[in-house]
Amino acid sequence: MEYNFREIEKRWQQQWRDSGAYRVSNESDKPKFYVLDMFPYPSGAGLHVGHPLGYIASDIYARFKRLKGYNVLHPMGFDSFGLPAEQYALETGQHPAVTTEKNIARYKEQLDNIGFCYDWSREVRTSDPKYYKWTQWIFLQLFDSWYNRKSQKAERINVLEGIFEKEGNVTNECPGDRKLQFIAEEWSGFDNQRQQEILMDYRLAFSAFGEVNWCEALGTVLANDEVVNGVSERGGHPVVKKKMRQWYLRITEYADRLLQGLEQVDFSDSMKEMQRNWIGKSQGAEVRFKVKSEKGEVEQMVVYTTRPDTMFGVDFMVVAPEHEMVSDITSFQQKDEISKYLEYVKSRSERERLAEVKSITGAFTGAYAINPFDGREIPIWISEYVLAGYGTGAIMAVPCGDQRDFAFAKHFNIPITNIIGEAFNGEEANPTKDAILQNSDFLDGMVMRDAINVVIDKLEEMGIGKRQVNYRMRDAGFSRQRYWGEPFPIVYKGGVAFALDEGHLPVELPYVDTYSAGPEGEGPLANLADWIIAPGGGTREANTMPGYAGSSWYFLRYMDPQNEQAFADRKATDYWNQVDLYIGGTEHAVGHLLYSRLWTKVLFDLGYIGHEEPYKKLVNQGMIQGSSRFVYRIKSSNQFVSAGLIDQYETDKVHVHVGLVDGLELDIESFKNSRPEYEKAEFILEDGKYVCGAEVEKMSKSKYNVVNPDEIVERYGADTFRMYEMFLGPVEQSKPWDTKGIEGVHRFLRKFWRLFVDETKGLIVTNDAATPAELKVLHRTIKKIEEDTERFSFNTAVSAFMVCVNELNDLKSRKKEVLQPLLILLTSYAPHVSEELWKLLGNEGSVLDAAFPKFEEKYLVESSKEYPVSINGKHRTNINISLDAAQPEVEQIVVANEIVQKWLEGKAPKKIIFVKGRMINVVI
RNA sequence: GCCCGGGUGGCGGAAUUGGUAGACGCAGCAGACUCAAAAUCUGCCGUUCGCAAGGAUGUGCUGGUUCGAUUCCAGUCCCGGGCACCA
Repeated sequence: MEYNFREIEKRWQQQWRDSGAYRVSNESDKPKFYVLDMFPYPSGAGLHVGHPLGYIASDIYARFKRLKGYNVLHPMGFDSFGLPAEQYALETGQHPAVTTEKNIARYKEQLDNIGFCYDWSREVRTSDPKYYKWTQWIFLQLFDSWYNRKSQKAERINVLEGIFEKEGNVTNECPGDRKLQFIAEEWSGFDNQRQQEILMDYRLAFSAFGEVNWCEALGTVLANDEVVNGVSERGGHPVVKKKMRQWYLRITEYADRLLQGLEQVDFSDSMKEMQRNWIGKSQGAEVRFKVKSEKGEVEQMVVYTTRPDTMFGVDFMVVAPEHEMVSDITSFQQKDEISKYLEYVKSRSERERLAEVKSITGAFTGAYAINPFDGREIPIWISEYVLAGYGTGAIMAVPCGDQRDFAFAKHFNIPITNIIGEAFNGEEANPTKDAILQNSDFLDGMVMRDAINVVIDKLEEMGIGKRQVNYRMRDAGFSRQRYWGEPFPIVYKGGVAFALDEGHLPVELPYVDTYSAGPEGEGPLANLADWIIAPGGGTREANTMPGYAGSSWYFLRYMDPQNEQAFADRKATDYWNQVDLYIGGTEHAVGHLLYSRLWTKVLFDLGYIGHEEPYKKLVNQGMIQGSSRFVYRIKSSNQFVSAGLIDQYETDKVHVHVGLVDGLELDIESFKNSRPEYEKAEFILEDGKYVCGAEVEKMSKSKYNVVNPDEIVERYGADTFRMYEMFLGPVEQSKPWDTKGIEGVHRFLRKFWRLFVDETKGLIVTNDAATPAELKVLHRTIKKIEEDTERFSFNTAVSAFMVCVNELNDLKSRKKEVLQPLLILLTSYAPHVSEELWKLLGNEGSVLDAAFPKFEEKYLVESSKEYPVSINGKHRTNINISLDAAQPEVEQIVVANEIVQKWLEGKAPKKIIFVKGRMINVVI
């Protein structure tokens, strides 16, 4: 009986499906454990060998927890709305619903092939109306809420209306318009439209006319994180600013809580750091300066600074070119220069502005700000290095402390005031906070760090400034001018957006057969005349929600996926609670993770769920890179020369499909048949072989280095594939794929099989009692597998299995007492072969529900140790000494040792260092 | 430029608390079995000197701390990732 993995794996996969072995119940006496994978977007290309890395890791962990007695939720689903399907529809005319369905079927087939323990009865698809009904419903909760800064949480909008009726907005600053102020009487006096406009400026989901990243080529608006260096992340198309009516999520109100929440979760430091950077919290002050200008129309300007301690070092002001005060303060003399500069700024695309960060440009307005402390007149400039959207759009420039300000001052010959004495060398700015202030009036002699608060206190006392926290993060754009996404449950009447009644959900995505943009650049839905008019009157929102809408809450739906009364029953969300382990790639570091953390916090604030951080622990899997192969064609010929000989010729390096190469050796016949132009190719060989070049690159179709898991599973089996992916290295790390290396793991499984089964004799396991040596091997392995699995060190766990099997082979061990527990250990890594052998051993029930073996220290206790002995720190020999031996006894034994004697050359050792159970070092 | 990771054999990687560097596997070399091949098994396998015994050297580089450093500290170079006029 040989190890027929193909037959075994197919049979057990079928059996597990039929018996519902992976069904999970929401009712259980066992402790719960929730293991989640970032669900995939089902692309047309299917899975390559890099995709399942994280899925295998989470699957092993989920199975491990099940063996350890947990009720484990381990679901899978599909992020099935999104751009690529629509792009594909544009190109081929096939409806996204059709291609998506097809792709999902393919994905599921590929996933099942690898033997994952997903409870498919809980599958979710974001494009399913039964699912997106609740995406729309949550959107309505966001729409119906505002963030109460005093209670630090989301509250219903009608609470806010109540407050307005009593006291206006005097104690609740408007996040959408900071200048807006009204009292109760004024509120009652506003007409409904005005009231709705004001409420919109508070809502957590709100619409506004905003500058958005418009990508003409993709015909859509992109989120900030989808724009890289001024071009679209996908496709690299140019992106420009465009004013459009958009939906946004007021994530900025949650900036602080999103920041604080990071303290409670177990994410990698780099992941947390990325989120912190994205949020970009800074503390400082807003300072109002009096303005002296010809027209006298502007009395004050407001700047934001993190360094109020440098108030006496301010040599000029810079205002963003877009700032509204620019035209009001520009002097007659400077008018031409300013308008020339504004024209220049306008002519530059976002892309250029980002690309040329080094060049210094700007223009003087002719106006001055007055330093409130010493009355100095400070020239006001405009320059594109100050951004309209951050802080107040105006800065106070301190050239001795800020490098950009310094460069600007040098470039325009603005005199520089030094307030930090020797700390400033005149060559470059010094941003220190530790220097002693000079030339700073009442701050002289103070350390800058300490002066910050002194100045803010003074500003507040004088009534010309205040402490201010700023965030780099912007509110999240939530509209896409696209078809294949969730429709908004919103109807406009008289220009006012109204939420649809819950009873009207879901707003189903209507069928279309063309995908071109609407008349005003809105989504294709705008073209559906009979859909766009809502039944009760009014116009529907024609845009759709972005990709992250559905993925912001899917982990909750898995808990109760068929519920038609709620997104999930509170009992279910309370039972499953947080995701205990979330595995996925780093590419979602800021986008998805931040948005889903936001949604969770809002649902928590509104009382729908009992926890406010969705993911307790996050593990980021690394990428599996492709290992590309190259052939070398002699220039302008059809001759190919083996890699070792290319120095002798002028060659072009050409990618060759990895499937045509065994290790490095090219399969010449297959190569010739692969393409017509290679049919007549000639080869210059070395040692009778054609050796290819190799390089590690990203796995991609264009590089001909994509390896399909189906092929690997067909050749070696799912168990081998799973273990090999883990064996490659630490999950978090990126590493190249090497098909050749898989044979080692495959050999291991065959060896493992042969511990139990002989090809001719069949099962050869005995019921004899195990020897101490065998038990030692077993328990060392139990300990190692348990510890390594628990800390996600799957590669070393696979090694431990190999070591164990090698040792049992040496011991010729065939005993059930040893082999059966070992089988259970292997179950989470190689479930199929484990189940097969489990049954062969005559066990009832499935190995999936076996109990994880208990490690017992007593089998590992040793009485002596082969101590490594070093002379002056260099390892020279080993001496076997009893573990009971104490220092004096050990010293005696060591000094008497022949090899130690030789190194001592008759001298007495200066010192003998003895670490019990570890090592001995003789110092001469 | 700033912020995170990371540099260990031909390759993927191991060394969990400062204590035998290179576990495990791939590739390679030698051999056994076989008519042959596959499969399987055995041995060798960082570099270097040496017939060997045994030395020397070795975890990017330069120093430091220590009886002892891949591990800790300082500096430096390289690679990967993220952010980038954020006041």
